[in-house]
Amino acid sequence: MPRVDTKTRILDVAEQLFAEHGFNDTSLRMITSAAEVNLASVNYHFGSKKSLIQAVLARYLDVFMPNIRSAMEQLSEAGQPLAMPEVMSGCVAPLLALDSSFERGTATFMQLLGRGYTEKQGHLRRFITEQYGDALQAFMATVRLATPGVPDNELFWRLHFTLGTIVFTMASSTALSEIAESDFGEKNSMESLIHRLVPYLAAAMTAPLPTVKQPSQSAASAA
Amino acid sequence: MPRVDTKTRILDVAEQLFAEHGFNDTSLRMITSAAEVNLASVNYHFGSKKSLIQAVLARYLDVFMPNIRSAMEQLSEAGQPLAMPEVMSGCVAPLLALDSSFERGTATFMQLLGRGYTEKQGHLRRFITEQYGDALQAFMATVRLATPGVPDNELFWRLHFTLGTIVFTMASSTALSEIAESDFGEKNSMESLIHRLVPYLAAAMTAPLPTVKQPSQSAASAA
DNA sequence: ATACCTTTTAAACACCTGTTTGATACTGGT
DNA sequence: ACCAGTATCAAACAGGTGTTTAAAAGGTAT
Repeated sequence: MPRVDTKTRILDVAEQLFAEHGFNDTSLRMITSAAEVNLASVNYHFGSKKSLIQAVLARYLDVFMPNIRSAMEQLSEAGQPLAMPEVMSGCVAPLLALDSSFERGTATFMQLLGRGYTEKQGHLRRFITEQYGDALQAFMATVRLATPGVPDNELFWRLHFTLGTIVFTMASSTALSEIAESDFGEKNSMESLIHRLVPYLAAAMTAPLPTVKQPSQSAASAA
Repeated sequence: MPRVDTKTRILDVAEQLFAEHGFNDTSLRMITSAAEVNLASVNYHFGSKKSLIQAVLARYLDVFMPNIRSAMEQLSEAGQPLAMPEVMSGCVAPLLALDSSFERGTATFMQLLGRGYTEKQGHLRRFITEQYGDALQAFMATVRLATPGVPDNELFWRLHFTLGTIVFTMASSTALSEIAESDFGEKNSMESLIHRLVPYLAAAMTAPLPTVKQPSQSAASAA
């Protein structure tokens, strides 16, 4: 008789393996054998592997998304001129708060997010935007306030650049931390990594606009 | 009778499919059927799928790496104070030069690099560092010159942040370009994307240092 | 034409994947 | 004690993977 629910047993093991190896490279047999449950129990309790992936992320998103939404709305409603570092700090707090709800919560969640973004998981993006769209919009609106003078299309790209940085860093954070530890003898927590990321990204988001290489001027003059 | 070598036929089709779907999600059967060659010919000509992946990248790296090496060494030997945007421009030129050697060369190469980095392909990283280590070191040395005041460990992380941004952006560039086109009506070439990236990353690399949140145990020497 | 080496081919190999089946055990309510 | 309803289990399923085999074909120089 297992000490806890088979269902949460599967979730606990799955989230750990997903974070470490990615979704595609974690087979159901890896999960069930590590969790010491029957292979069929995954399909019984969750229906499919896709649904299991969503369930693993939902445990975190249900905590994280409402938090970040209220944080963003609070920043927006303050009305005063908003700086990018403030917005990022507003994101960091809900992120680190996950550690009080889950063991190794922040690290695991960020790695899972990274996996979801780098691996082609169309259903995941749909699931997140449908389920937590309001929080995402609140975030985007706040960023918009903190980046005046940056055109919408430029902001679009910078947001994705930023997302790429975060997600990629988190997905490979364990490997990079090991290298950093052996090269510089520094032990990197997820928290210290985040604090390293904030000024880097804040500077990037508010960087001077690129010298316009748009086809508008060159195309007209040539012909 | 095929118009060209079966070997280069496989390479041409493989690089296209690898760039689009990633290495793991492109099966040998997808490649051979698209190239209209026999399944076994991949293993006959390349030995294994791993070697095929390496061969696909080697075609580009053999052109790109010497170029970027000489560009970096030229920048370093100039001796004068070096700014980060100059270094990045020095990288952009060899990148865009690929379009004269290959059809859609820049885009394909960057996407392949992205795939290699996001997907867990240990053999690829080994292959690149072993085969083109000299060019990589030249690059790192030049970056080091352009970022005075940034400690080694901080620079390590910023380089990986930057690499993550590039690689992630390129890997998902087609999808993002489509969104940008439908949302803003702008057509994005790989070149315009690169020029958008340069000021963003240059600002990030030279951002003010984070307020030290280092753990207490970090009594290591400030080299 | 013979011999020899290279290339192509269809088929099978062994293994892994997510999912389904049907039988068995357990559980709580009447 | 009986009988749902729930949960677990071993086994098989259908399909996909990279790789290997052994035979056939092609090309070339003697």
